[in-house]
Amino acid sequence: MTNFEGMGSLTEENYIKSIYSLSLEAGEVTVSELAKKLNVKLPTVNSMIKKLAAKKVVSYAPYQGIKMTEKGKKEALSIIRKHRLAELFLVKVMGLGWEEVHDIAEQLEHVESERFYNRIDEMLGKPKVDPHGEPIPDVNGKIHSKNRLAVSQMKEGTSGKISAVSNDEKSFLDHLNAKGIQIGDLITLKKRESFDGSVLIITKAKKETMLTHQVAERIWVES
Amino acid sequence: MTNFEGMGSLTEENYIKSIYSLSLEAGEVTVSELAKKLNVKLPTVNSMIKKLAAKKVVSYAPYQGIKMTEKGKKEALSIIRKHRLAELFLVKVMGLGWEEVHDIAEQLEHVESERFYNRIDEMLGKPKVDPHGEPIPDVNGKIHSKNRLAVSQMKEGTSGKISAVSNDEKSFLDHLNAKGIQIGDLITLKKRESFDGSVLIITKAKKETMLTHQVAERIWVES
DNA sequence: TTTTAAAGTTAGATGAGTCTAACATTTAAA
DNA sequence: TTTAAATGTTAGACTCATCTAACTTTAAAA
Repeated sequence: MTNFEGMGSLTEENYIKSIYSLSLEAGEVTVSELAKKLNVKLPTVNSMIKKLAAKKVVSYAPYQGIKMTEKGKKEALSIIRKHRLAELFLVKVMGLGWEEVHDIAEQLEHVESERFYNRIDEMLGKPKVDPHGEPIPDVNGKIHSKNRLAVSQMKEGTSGKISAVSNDEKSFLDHLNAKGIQIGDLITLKKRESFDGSVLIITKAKKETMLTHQVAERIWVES
Repeated sequence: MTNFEGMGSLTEENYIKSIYSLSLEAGEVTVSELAKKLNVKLPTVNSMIKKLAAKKVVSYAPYQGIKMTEKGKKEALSIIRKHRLAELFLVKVMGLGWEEVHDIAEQLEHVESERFYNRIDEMLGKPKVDPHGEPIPDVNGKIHSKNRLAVSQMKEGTSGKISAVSNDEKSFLDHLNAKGIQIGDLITLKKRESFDGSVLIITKAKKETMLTHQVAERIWVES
């Protein structure tokens, strides 16, 4: 089965998505970061990067980092749009839980059909955020993102409404479900432990819960 | 009926689906029929058949035809179930036309998620037929199919209610749409031309329309 | 029944995406 | 500032799904 013009293979799409998300953290992406994220070896990434560079999706020079081009960003945002629309659709229309939609969306994001995604977009009322509070790029790849602050960065004694979590894997969301944490909840930061960065928060249900740094930096409040 | 363990690649799934549908016509499938259907050359089919035979999905001996095993049939029915559920979902829930769902379903049928398909099945009320009137296999691969008669086989002067069309490609369905033919319509066969097998029918809208043999043998009435 | 056409098979090549082993460069430590 | 560790690259091999070219078997025609 052939792929459409312009768009790459499934594998290429996965590289593009990963490069994009890593580049949000650091700007430049290294070959080893990418290899780790995609669960392949360094030479595999190396050869694929050359191919993507030839296609002008990334810019790259040996031993220098990998940088996305505008073309690459557009493709990445198109895939992310599809992924997030799919997740919201699975939750809102199909009644699945926010913790179980990631793996399905990971497959649906590769479906090639304007019609399919436009209908989803319409049915959901051209939504701005996915079930995890992450912004959904519009058809032109534009993201309307709000200012936000990681729980790990909140000042002691302050409160905030949870607006997003930046990880949609089941294990992470099961963890949040177990602690009764959801998008929209008002939480208060009671204490931060300086030696390990863990935080003690007071949840909506007035319960105290400890979050490790890795968890707290992936939960965001409006700011 | 599992999707995960022994399930093959996307390519294998497409072979299995094609072998199954060809075998419904003839029982035994030839290498060249399959090559034509999948749009690949003979040696490509030859080598893939060996692989599928090794996996006990088909039985095969050189120069003899290809025959599906029970295991192969089960896999085929699982894929067909997903394809038809997807088509009905796209029409009923997402409001797409019956002529535009095939290509999307062709992609969705490869989604691996029991959860996804069970929800679709539930939302649709465990449906028995897809938008083209074709039966949807249940989770165990069982098909509840009604007796039916091809329009090409109807006796002159008899009437029947259209129960299915056995081709879901856009070009074919656009053709039927243009003639105003839909599932559930009552039609009457006025005349059959013996030299080319074409038929003249009277549609629901009381209009006379000519159908070629190729079209008439793909439209079915209840019997 | 012999010959020819059609269908099927084998052998070997290709491109995509992956790997391991060996080598090169950059960065961090001693 | 030299050396060791980490990171990146090249070369060559493997699997999957495909191809073309050449050969074999079966079926159809003369």
